[in-house]
Amino acid sequence: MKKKTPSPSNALPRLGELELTLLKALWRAPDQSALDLQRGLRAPHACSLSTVQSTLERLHRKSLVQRDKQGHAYLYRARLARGELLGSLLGGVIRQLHDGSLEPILCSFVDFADRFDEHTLERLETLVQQRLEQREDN
Amino acid sequence: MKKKTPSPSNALPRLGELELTLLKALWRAPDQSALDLQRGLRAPHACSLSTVQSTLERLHRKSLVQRDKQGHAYLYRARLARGELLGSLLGGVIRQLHDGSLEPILCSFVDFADRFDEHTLERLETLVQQRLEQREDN
DNA sequence: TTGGAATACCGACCGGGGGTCGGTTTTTCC
DNA sequence: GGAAAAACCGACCCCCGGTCGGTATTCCAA
Repeated sequence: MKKKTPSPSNALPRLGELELTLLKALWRAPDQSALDLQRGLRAPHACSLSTVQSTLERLHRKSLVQRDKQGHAYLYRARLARGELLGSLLGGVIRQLHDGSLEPILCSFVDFADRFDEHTLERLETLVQQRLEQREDN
Repeated sequence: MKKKTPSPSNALPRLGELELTLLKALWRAPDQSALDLQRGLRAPHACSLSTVQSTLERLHRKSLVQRDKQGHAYLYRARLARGELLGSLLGGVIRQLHDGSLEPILCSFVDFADRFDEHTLERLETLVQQRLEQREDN
């Protein structure tokens, strides 16, 4: 019963299953055409070429893939490395729940790392240290 | 032109803006009624009591809030602490893009912390260290 | 040069989810 | 018992991801 534009605002791009699947395929092997990708889809994700194409079109609109025409077909590749996308998604989630202080977020993550397995926390420690040193160099 | 159930499968609960706003309000002060919450909404999120109620209903269906009737009104509170929800959302994102190794995830997070502001990385360092020491004590 | 295959492009539809209410029923409590 | 407060019901909107079929375009090879 209402329109009152609800949400232009903040949007972390929501990714569907097929979108993710295609991105993963492009990380595995860049510069694939729509047809390549469609052929590569297995059992649970199989769908028509058109579907793959429009999904790629959506990804392109969201600037998640780049494409260049090669002959008569587009070749696609991901614009962000897997880790970059991950970082941006994590950032999105964090920003959503952000409360002014980052403290709880850092705690949550340390917690997560500690719980994950025996070595993850040490690994995190190392990475943080490296980054701190690297900072001093500049 | 197609129905072919696409697969509900993996679902990390998607949260809308109002849902988030209400959750945050409940973290700030638990055991509020729908009316309390509606009254607490400020400028950009103001809406009718009905809207608040149905949003709470949705959150309840998703098991994100608990409620008990107190007199004639439900009192709501979040089922998960902020940090827990955060952890679960992070886990969801990570699982989606997970590739076998946690390494890129840790890197992404360190990256995120480093970029966020001048002090966050140091803060993270401190927390990791504390956690490591705390571990030795046990 | 032209025709057929490979592709892109266009528009349609479905289902689900978040948001938004108004109106009606139920509950409470005086 | 009756008024006020709250819950409940159902309707609607819009956006998005997924899904295609049909048509236009492009390209190469005969």
